[in-house]
Amino acid sequence: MLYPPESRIMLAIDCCIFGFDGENLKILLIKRNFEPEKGKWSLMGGFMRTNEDLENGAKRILNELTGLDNVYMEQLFSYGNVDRDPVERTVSICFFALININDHDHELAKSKNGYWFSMKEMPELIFDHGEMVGKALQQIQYKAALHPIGFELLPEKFTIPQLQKLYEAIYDTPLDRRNFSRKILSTGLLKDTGEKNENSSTKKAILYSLEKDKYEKQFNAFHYFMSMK
Amino acid sequence: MLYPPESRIMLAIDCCIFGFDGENLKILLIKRNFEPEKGKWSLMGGFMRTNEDLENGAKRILNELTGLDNVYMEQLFSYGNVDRDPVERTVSICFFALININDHDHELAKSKNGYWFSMKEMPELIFDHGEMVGKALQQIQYKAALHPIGFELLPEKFTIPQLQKLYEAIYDTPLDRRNFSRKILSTGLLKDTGEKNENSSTKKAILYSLEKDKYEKQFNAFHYFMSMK
DNA sequence: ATAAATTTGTGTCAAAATAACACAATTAGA
DNA sequence: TCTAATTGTGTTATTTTGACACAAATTTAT
Repeated sequence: MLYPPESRIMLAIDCCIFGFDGENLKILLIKRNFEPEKGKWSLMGGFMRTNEDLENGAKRILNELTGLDNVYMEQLFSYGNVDRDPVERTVSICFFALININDHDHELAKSKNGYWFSMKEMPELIFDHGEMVGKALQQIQYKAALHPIGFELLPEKFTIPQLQKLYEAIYDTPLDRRNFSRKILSTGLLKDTGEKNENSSTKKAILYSLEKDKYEKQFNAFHYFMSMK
Repeated sequence: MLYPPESRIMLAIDCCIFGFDGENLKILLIKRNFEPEKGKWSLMGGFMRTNEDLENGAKRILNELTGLDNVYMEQLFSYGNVDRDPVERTVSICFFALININDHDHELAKSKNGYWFSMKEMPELIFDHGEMVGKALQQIQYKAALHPIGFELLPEKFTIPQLQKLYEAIYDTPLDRRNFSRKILSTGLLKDTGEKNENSSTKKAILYSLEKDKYEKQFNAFHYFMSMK
């Protein structure tokens, strides 16, 4: 038994891939060398296969561009306006991923025409991909205020000033060093590694790592990393 | 030009419809008199049509069961595990709706086998519909803590004690009357209508309505209706 | 008619969190 | 060794929260 055939349609997956270079929040876009909209900028995407779950499809597409596995990903929203794709009716399920920008396969990304853009220098994107990025950023702002997802964008070991710059980039707002430090440390999620940041030009900052146990246990607790005023 | 045909699949829309009866948060479910899973409980759903946007499909399906238009709806999440539907691979886009429980077409709902359940007495649901309801409730808890969506579940004019009972139902926790009142009034969203609640048994409570202007302007601001501890 | 019980509205106060701010320590380089 | 930049930590006033008490309104029981 099958359902009647009339409503079968194309299903795509698109992926907002975010990284952080120490100063700016960045997004990985591709310059399309294929139709439709060849030559324009878009998110990495692809069609969903009939034999894979949604998350697996998203992971596959992320891996095709970055070579990465085991990355923080979240399903964001589905886009299905009748005329969003000029070729034919296509519904796209959008995911976002947070990766350590130094950790992916640069050659692979380059071979697929992938380039990183600061959020503020993002070019115009095809279809409704611009809308997707906007919603993804909003979702990250929501989530990062309450849950420790920012760490996904940093190396294993990081300093508090690095973390602060990340939060300032996410919210596009300056934060008070002292209050930020107090707040982050009060979560109890950071472990002093005993090491210091060697490539700092002046005073070397303490390198912290995540307390994995607490991180996983407390992930769904609220943390108030930002005051959300 | 069309895309290659291999990945066209069935697209469904399912709808978590929430209401509030003054004491409990409730959900509208249907007892299926059609296959598959005839005789079991499920969310209201249907297949997406090729000529409608996702939101319109969701509105259509909500309207089929309740007769309502202009209702607060949000797209929640898409479900697409390969084997979630035993008939054939189907991806379902889940929406949730918040309605005034007294305001819908009871006859219509009854004719479709629709029944209201308290969240705590909810029967087992088909497929992954139970998961959908769980996620919808979580999303409402998140959103209602920061944005004024609770009002969507109440009549035009409502009292603060009514609103408090709603929040207590959403979070399944008792709240302090005095602190709740202070917090809600401090948002500036409530307008004293000058009327009082006639069907109260003892002291009559002030009936408030929403300040429409402020409501719309401030909707995307954070309000902290709950402290989220 | 009066008292008792229930519900509503508002006020107080101590504790906690936040925002604004200052100073000392470390390091590279002049 | 002096300067400039950056990091770590402490202080204080203000705001917000959480816990709690009392007075007013209204129905029901006596």
